[in-house]
Amino acid sequence: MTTKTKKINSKKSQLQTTYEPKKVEDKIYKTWEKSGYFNPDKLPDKKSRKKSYFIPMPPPNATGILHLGHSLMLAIQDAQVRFHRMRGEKTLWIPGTDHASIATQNVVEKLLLKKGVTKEDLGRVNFLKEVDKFVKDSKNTIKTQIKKMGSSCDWSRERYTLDAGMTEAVQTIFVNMYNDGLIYKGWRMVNWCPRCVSTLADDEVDHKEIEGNLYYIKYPIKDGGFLIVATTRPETMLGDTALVVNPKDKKYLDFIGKISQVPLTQREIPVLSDSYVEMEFGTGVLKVTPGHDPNDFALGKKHKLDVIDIFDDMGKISDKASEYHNFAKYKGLDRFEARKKIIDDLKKEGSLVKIEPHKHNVGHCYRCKTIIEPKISEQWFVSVNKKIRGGKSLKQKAILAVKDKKIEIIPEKFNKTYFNWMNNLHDWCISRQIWFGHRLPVYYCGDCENTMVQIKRPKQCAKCKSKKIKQDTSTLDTWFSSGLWTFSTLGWPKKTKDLKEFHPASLMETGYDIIFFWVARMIIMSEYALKTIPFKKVYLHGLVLDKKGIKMSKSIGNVINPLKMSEKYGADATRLSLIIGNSPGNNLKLSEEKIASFRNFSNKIWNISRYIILNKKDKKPASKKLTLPDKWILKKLENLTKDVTQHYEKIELSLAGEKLREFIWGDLADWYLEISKTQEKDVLNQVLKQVLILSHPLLPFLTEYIWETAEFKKGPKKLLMVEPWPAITKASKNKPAQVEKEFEMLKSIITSIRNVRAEYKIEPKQKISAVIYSKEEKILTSVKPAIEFLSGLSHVTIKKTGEKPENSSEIILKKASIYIPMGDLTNKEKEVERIQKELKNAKDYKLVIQKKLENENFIKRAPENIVKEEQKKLKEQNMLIKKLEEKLKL
RNA sequence: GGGCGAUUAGCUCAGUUGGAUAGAGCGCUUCGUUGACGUCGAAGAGGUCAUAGGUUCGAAUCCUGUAUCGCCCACCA
Repeated sequence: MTTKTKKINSKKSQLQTTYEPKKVEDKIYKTWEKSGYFNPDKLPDKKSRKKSYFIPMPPPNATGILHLGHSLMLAIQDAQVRFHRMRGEKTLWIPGTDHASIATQNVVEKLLLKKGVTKEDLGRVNFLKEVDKFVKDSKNTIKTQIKKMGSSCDWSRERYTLDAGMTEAVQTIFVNMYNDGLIYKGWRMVNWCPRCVSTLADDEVDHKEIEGNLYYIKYPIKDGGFLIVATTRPETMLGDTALVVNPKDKKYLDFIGKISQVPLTQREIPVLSDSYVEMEFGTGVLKVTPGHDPNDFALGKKHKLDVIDIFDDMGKISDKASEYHNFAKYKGLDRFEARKKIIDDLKKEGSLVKIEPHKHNVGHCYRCKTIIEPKISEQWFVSVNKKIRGGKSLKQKAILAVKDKKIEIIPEKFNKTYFNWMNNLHDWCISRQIWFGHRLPVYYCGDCENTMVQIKRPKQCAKCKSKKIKQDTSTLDTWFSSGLWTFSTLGWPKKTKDLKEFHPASLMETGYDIIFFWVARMIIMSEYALKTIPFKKVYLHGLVLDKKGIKMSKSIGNVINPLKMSEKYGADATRLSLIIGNSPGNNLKLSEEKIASFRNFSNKIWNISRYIILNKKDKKPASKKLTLPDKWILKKLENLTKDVTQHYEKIELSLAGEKLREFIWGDLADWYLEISKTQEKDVLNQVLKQVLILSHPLLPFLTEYIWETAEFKKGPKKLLMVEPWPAITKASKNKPAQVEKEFEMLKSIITSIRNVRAEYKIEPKQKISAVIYSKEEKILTSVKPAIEFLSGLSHVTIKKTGEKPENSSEIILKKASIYIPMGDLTNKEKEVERIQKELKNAKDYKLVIQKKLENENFIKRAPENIVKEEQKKLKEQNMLIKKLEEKLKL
């Protein structure tokens, strides 16, 4: 063994043949963190970083474990952040968590219930302590998970929607909006969740079709006769305050103005007329329950009807109403128990005419799936229609931001969705009866009931000087605080340096499912607070589904855990599997096999690098001495750089990833690296270096690890994550195209020889020889060893022209004829069959071209260059056919 | 009820402003222990681009209708 091989072998023992992400990822992440480069203030070459780039990370809910949707978001954002950082921009990515009031409170409530404790047992203060404890834990879990994915976010700026700064921001904007008359308190019909015991915003209600019944109930009329009413919710009859018919409905003309009695309670209600009533639906008679239906509420208002609230906050028949309105026997019953009981009683009384099955849409709480109860309640609202600065409402400002293209939504199709929703936007109910969240900065005087809206708790009533001050018990909708995320994370309401430097954000990347909840709210809030857009671009990703396209859920058992996948296949492979084959706004079907296939890819990159590192011998050729393959791979690399850069710019990460894979696996590994084995010198090192840079945004761990192993750079700024992005060169177009053509010829020679080998089942071990006649003799001779090596030839003879060797298989290419002496293997029949197949192919293709050229209009109207190209193709095809036919004659 | 989108190989998807015989990955078939890699390599099979029309010299790509699927929004009791 020579000294040289010994040296290689010792190095080799350090370089495993398989890449083991588990062993390197945590270490690499720590190196990054230690460098401080996640923080834009600590980036190298600070002075030259003029442009700033900012992404506020959508804060995951503080409820715990991250899922693949989060991994997807992290992968996309990290790729963007790394790309912009390497491009020399002052790049900031702020991480954080959202307190997610209802969601988190529900989770903690459930946990406590397992121990048999209710939140009421604990009381508000102690319950909140429990929540805080829970949140602290899950925040840490989240942080660890974000790091595991390789996210290069600035932890020194980490935020939480309930931290002191955020709270200040929330209170400030609340007070300002109140003073501007944009926030008001009022009695409205709201969506009430009896399980959460709280209001919900309109968009927090999921409408689902359920199989219900239509109950036909007889309402007696005082002067005799009766009306039959159809309803899906018989229990609400306890709160009926009128019957209404359509004035055009001849059947009921005589009843208008009469008095009816509500069955079971005998309460008297009028029979009115209103064109709102559909004559075709049910019996054409509508019972009006203004307390428990938004339409009935509107109708009730119009006809000045009483409102009877029959339920308490938990959705049970209320004590007060039941006694006052004569239905005490239902007191305390739950909504659905009451329904059963009432149906029974109606049957007994003979008032129930019939029951028909009926499908209808019912609102459900988006958090706990409980059926929503419309309810009249005094709540706080943000007015979206009140005109403010510039005579425009918040709604109008938010619409204009997108209409005027100040904000670009990717993919574009969501523009329509956005406008559609915005145009139909009603005032936003922002108060919740949840304990966990931002308390409203609203105080009441215990004596004179004066309302004071201010950040600090008043010491005494501003009016009557009373010291009995109570704070409003409601908390704010979670989205109210997350709506401020783009600027509250930067220190607003303080006029910070960060705010000046980074707002509006460069990109908001989030799921399309929260475009209304969040994206729209951020636009509204930023337009109000900062008079500007919150971000320049919105990129909306889709949902991550299982292999079959079904949503992942614990109950189905089809959940893929991103951490387990990263553990098993590497964070880089997991990231790639989420990015490649995915496009904005579309859902992604993911399987473990897909992740595994990208593990294979990272291993391939590792082994390519391993080979290059172990064979690194300072053997870069002088630029004048570049071989055809050298020039070709460099040209390919140049194209790749241009394409990939553009794809990153346009956030077309899937395309960037595919281009990289194509180059690395196809061009580099399968062709150039193999050919380099036949060359004294090569450009492998230089190509690898640039490939690592280009791939870093997508595969940060692996590329950084190889960068370090290959010792591409030494010194303090040696990390790949801050390596400058390569410039896109403007090379002349003609010459490189020539290089590509020549290399394509080389490839087709090699491929066709391999082809013949496969057809004749020539063992790879068995070396054969070949003769090539080509006008390109010179260039082919220059790559002779490559041809021999890659097609398994013992020897190849290359000449301009010559005799056809005896007993040989013949391959006719456009620019070369190849003869492989077959000796014993000669098989005339097979040879004829093969050539005939080729001939048929060639003729079919010729026909296609001919058809085009025979079309007069094509010649007349198609652009000249296209016509010329077709003519050239026809010529080539004719020659090929001629050669093949000649061969058949022999 | 209104709106949006999809339909390309067995599966998952690419396919820029219309321009070669429509591509990739996975899967499948055959072959292979070449000193980077079997988490690999070579060769191959596989598609009337949902459907019917239209525009065009030329359509997977643009327009219209139809079918199927999906999503979002919506106050018919």
